[in-house]
Amino acid sequence: MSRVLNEGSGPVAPETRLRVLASIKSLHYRPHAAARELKTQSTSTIGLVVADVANEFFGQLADRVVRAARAHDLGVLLLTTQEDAVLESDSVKMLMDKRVGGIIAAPTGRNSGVWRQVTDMGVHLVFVDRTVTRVPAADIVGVDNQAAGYAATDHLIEHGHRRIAIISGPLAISTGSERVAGYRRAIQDQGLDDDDRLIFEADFRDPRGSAAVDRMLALEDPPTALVVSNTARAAAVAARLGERDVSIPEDLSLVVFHDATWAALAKPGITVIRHPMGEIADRAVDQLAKRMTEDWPERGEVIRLTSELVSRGSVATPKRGR
Amino acid sequence: MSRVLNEGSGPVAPETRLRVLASIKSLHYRPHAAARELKTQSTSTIGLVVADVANEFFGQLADRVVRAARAHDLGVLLLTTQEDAVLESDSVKMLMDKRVGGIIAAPTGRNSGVWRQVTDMGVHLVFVDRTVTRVPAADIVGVDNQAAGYAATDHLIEHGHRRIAIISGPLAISTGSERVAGYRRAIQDQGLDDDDRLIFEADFRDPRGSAAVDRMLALEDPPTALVVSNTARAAAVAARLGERDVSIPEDLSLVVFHDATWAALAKPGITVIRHPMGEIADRAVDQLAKRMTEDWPERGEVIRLTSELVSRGSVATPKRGR
DNA sequence: TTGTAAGCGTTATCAA
DNA sequence: TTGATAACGCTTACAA
Repeated sequence: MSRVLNEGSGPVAPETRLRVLASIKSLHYRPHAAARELKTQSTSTIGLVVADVANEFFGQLADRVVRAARAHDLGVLLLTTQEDAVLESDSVKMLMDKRVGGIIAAPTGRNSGVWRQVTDMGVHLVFVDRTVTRVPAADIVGVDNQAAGYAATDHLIEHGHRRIAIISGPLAISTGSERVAGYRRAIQDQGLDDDDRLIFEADFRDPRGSAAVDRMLALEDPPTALVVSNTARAAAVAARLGERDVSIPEDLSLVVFHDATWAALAKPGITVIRHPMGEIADRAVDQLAKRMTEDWPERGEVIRLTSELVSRGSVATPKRGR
Repeated sequence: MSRVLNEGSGPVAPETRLRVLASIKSLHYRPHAAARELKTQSTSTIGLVVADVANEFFGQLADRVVRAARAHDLGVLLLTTQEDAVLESDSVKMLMDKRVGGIIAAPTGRNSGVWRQVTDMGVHLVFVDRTVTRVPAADIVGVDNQAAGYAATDHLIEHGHRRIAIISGPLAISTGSERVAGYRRAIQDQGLDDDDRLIFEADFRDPRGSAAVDRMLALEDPPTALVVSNTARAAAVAARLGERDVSIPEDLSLVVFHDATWAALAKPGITVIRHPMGEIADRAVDQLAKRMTEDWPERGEVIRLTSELVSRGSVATPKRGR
C-alpha cells in the first residue's frame, strides 16, 4: 500500500503497516520508479554532462557528483560531449526525454540556445567549471578563473620571468578567455611586454595538442616560462616538452592548471593551480537539489570558489643570457 | 500519434504523417520516456557500476561505455561503489528500482548474492574487468589476467631478475588472485624461489597505499624488481618509491598494470601492461545490447581480450652484487 | 482507518 | 486508414 511507503501521506494503523511491510519483504516488492515518476511528475535522477570522463579532471568531478547525488537519493545519468556541439545537444535531448529533475553541465560553449531551452522548459541547470552566456536562469559553480590565471602568471613574474607564454583552451569557452584575461592583467600590471604571439589557443581535441609547443619553441625570442591553462592538453604539452628535450625548470618554468596525478609524480613536481573538485561537485549538487525542491528562481546564482597555487619544483629563476 | 513515432507499428497515411510531424515540431512535443517505459516494460537506460571514476582506469572505461551506449541509444546511469560493499548493494537497489535494461559492473567481490539476485530477477548483467563467482548468467568481458601477470613477471625474469615482488590488489577480487597466480606460475616455470614474503596485498582504499613499499624495502633480501598489479594504488606506490629515493630502474625495475597518463610521462617511462579499454567497453555494451533484444541466455559468455606489455624505460638488468 | 477509482503519457487492441 | 479505449504501476483524492 502506498501509504506505508510514503509515510505521512495518510493514516495507517500500526498493525496493518507491519502486515504490508511483511508482504513487501516476502514478495520482494520494489516500487517501479517510472510509474511513480509518471504519476508524481517528478524524478529522482539528474543529468551530468561533461566533456570526457577519461580526462582525470572531469573524472574526479563526476566521481564526486555521483557521491553527492547519492546523499540526496538522486541517480546520475552521465553523458559526454567529447567537446562536440552535436553530441552535446543530443545529450540534452536525451536528458529532456527522460525528464530529469535537473542537469549539471560543463558546456562546450557552442550551444547557448540549447541550454537556454533547458531552463525555458523548466529544467534546473547548474553549470560547473565553465559557463555560457545568455542562460540567466542557470546557476554557476566554479572557480575564479581570472584570478587563477593572474596567480599563475604572477607567480612566474615573481620568480623573475619576463617572457611568459600561455597555452590556453579555446577562447570561445569561458575558462579559456577568463584565464587568458587574468594572464594579461598580470602581465600588464607588471608592465611587461604584452605579446600576442605568446598566447596559444589549443583545441581540447587537438590530437597532438603539442603543436602549440612547437610553435612556441620556434619563436625567435622564446619564453622562459609557460602557463598551461588548457587542462585537457596539459599532459600532451608536457610530453612534447619532454620529446623536445626542454628541461624543466632549467629551460622553461611551468605552471599547469589542475592538479593531475602526473603533475605530482613528475620530476620535478609540476607547480599547479588546484581546483577544489570536491567542493565544486558538492555545491553543484546541493544547488540543484535545492532548486528541485524550491520554487523557480529569478536568476541563477553564481558560486565562486577559490583555487590554490600548489608550488612544486617546476618553477625557477630564469637562466641569465640566452 | 504513436504510429508515426514508432514507424511500422501500424498503417498511417503519408499525408496525416506529415500533419502529425508538423504538430510535433510546432508544439515542441517530446515523448515522455517514463510513460513509454511503463507501457512497454522496457528501458533505454543501463547501469554502470564501477569503483571510482576519479581513477583514470575506470574513467576511461566509463567514457567508452557512455560513448558506446549512445550508439545503441542507451542512457547510462553511473553509480560508484568506492570499493564498499554497502554502497555497491545500494547502487544495485537503485538500478533495479529504475528498472534498467541491464547492468555493466566491476564488482567489489563481496556481494555475490546481490549480483545473483540481479540476474535472477531477469536483469542482464555484464561484468567488466573483474568477476565474481556464482553468477552463472552474467557475461564477462575482460583481459586474461593470469596471462598478463605471467607476462609482466616473465618480462622481468628475462631481464635477469631473480627476486621479484608483486603488489597486488585484494586477493578476494578476481583480478588480484588471477594476476598473482600468473606471477606465481612464471616464477615457478623459471625455477625461481617462490617466496610468499614478496607478495603484497594492498587494499584499494589504503590511504597511503604505500605501506607495502615500506615493508618491501625493509626486507632483509629486498627484490630487484616489482610488479604493481594493483592499478588503483600504482601511483601511490610510485610516489612512495620516489620519496624513499629508490631510483628506477637502477635500484628497482618496475612493471605496472594499466597504461595511465603518469606512467607514460614519468622519467624513465614506466613499462606497463596495457588493457584494451575501448574494446572492453565496446564489447561489454554490445553484449548487453544483444542480451536486451535476444532471449535469456543459458549461461553467460566469457569474452577474454588480450592485454599488451608496453616496454619503456623502467625495466633494466639488475645491478650485480647486493 | 481503509478501500476504490481516476489519471499520469504512452502503446496496443479493436472497432469504425 | 483512423479514432477510441484499456492498461502499464504508481499516488492521491474521496468515499466507505
